[in-house]
Amino acid sequence: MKLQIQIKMNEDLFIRNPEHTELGRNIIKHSIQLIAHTGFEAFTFKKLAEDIGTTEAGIYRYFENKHRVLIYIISWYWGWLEYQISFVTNNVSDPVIKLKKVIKLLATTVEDDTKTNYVNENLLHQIIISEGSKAYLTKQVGEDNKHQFFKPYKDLCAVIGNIILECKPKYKYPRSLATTIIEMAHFQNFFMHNLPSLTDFGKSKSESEIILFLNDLVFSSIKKS
Amino acid sequence: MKLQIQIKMNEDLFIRNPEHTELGRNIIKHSIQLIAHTGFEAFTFKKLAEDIGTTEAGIYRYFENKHRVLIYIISWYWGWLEYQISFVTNNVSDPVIKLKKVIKLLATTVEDDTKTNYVNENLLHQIIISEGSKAYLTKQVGEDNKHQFFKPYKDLCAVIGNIILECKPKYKYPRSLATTIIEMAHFQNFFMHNLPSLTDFGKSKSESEIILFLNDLVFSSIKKS
DNA sequence: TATAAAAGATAGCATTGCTATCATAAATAA
DNA sequence: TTATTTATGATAGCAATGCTATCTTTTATA
Repeated sequence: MKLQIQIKMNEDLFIRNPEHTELGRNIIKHSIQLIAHTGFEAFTFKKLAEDIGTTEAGIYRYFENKHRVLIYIISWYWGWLEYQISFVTNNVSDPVIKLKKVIKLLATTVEDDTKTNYVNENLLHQIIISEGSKAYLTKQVGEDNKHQFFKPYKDLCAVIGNIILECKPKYKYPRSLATTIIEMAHFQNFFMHNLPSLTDFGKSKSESEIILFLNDLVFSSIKKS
Repeated sequence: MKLQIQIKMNEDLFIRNPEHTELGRNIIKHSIQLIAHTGFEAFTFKKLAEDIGTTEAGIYRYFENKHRVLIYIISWYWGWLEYQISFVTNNVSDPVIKLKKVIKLLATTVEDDTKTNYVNENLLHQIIISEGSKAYLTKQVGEDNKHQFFKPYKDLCAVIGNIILECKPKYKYPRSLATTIIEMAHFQNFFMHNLPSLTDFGKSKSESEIILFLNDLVFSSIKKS
C-alpha cells in the first residue's frame, strides 16, 4: 500500500491550486530545488520557468509573486512537521520524552519522505534554515498575518508550547520557549556550518551537539524545582 | 565638552569611507531612515539618492551595493553595543549582574545617542530586529565572512560568552547561549509586536517581560548546580 | 594658482517584476 | 460527436531596479 500525505494549504496563498495540475506540482518541486540552490534573493520566476520548461506568465497564473511561493513551501513544511510530531509522540505519555523527540525532530536533517511525491523534505529543511525567517521578516507581515499565512507556524508553536506546559504546568513562557527552540534549532545549524565561531560546535559540525545544547537549555528551564 | 564615539569600520565594506565626507555621512543617516521605514527589500539606491538629493551614481561611489550598506550599519550597531556593554559593566565584579545588564541592554529599545552625530540608534535598533539576520542569511555568507564582515557580531558573541563562563566556568555552550540571547532578544520583540501569539507577552507588549523570559532562560541554564 | 579629488548630471543597458493578448491543446459537458 | 470551457504556450511590452560609464562643475589642498 502506498501512503500519501495531503497537507491542507491556505487558499489565499495561490491563484490556482498547484497541487491540482502537473505544472503546479512542477512549480512547487522546482521552486524548492531552485530556492535551495540559489537562495531566495536570486530566485526569480524567469529562472523557475526555464527550469520547468514553461514561461514566466505560466507561473504567474499560480502565484502572485515569489514571496507567496516561499510562504507556501514553508507553510507546507510546518504542516508536515506537525504531522511528524504527532506521529513520533503518539502513545508517548511522558511529556519530557515527547519534548525530547520534538527537539530531535527539529534539529535533525530530514531525509526525503517518499510519502510526499513532489516535495523534497531534505531541501525544504535547508530552505527553512537559511530562508525561513524571511517569510515573516518583512514590512507586509501584518497583511500576511491577516491572511492567516502564519497559522501553520503558530499551530506548531502551540503544540510545542503545550508539551512544555505538560512538563511544567506553572512555566510562564511556553510559547516563547517554543519559538526559541524552533528558531535556535535552525539558527545554530546555520551558524555551525557558516559562522562556526558563533557556536560551540564548530569543530564537530554535528547536529547531535545542537540537540544536546537545546535539551540542556530547555530542561534547565522547565525542570521541577 | 562634547564627546564623540568613533567605531572602527572594516575597510572592505565601502569603496570610499562614508565618515569622511558630508555626502558619505548623509548616505549612512538616510540609509538608516529609509531601511527602517521601507524595509530592506524595498530599499534602493535610487530612492536613497532622491532622499539625500544626490544621484544613484553618487551612492555607488561609496558602496558597491545595498547589501554592503546593510552590513555596514549593522556592524556599526554591534560595535556600538559592545561599547555600551563595556560601559555599563565597567567596575561590576559580579558576572551575574553583568549578564543581567547585558540582557537588559539587548532587549531594550535604545534612545538616540547624542554622542553619535549622524546615526539614530533607535532606528538602528528597529533595523536590527527586522533586518538583522538578513545580513548573514545569504548565499554569499562565506565570501562575506572571508572579508571579516561579521567580526563585530562575533566579538559581541565572544564578550557575552565570556561573561557566561565567568558565571559558570564549566558551562559547555557559552557561544551558542550568547547567540541565543542576542537573537531571541530581537526575535521575541519582533514576534511580540507582529505575531503576538508566538510569544507570551502579546497583551502587555512590554520589553520588560522579554527581559524576564531571557533571564529565566539564561540563569536556569547557568546557575550553580 | 595649479591640480587633484569629490560631486553633479546624464546616458545607457541588462535584468527583474509584472500584465496583457492571442493561439493552441486538453479536458469536460451538451 | 461536437461544443465549449479550461489550461497552457508564445510573445510583447513596460516600469523599476541594479549597475557602469562619461563628462562637467565644484571644492579642497598642494
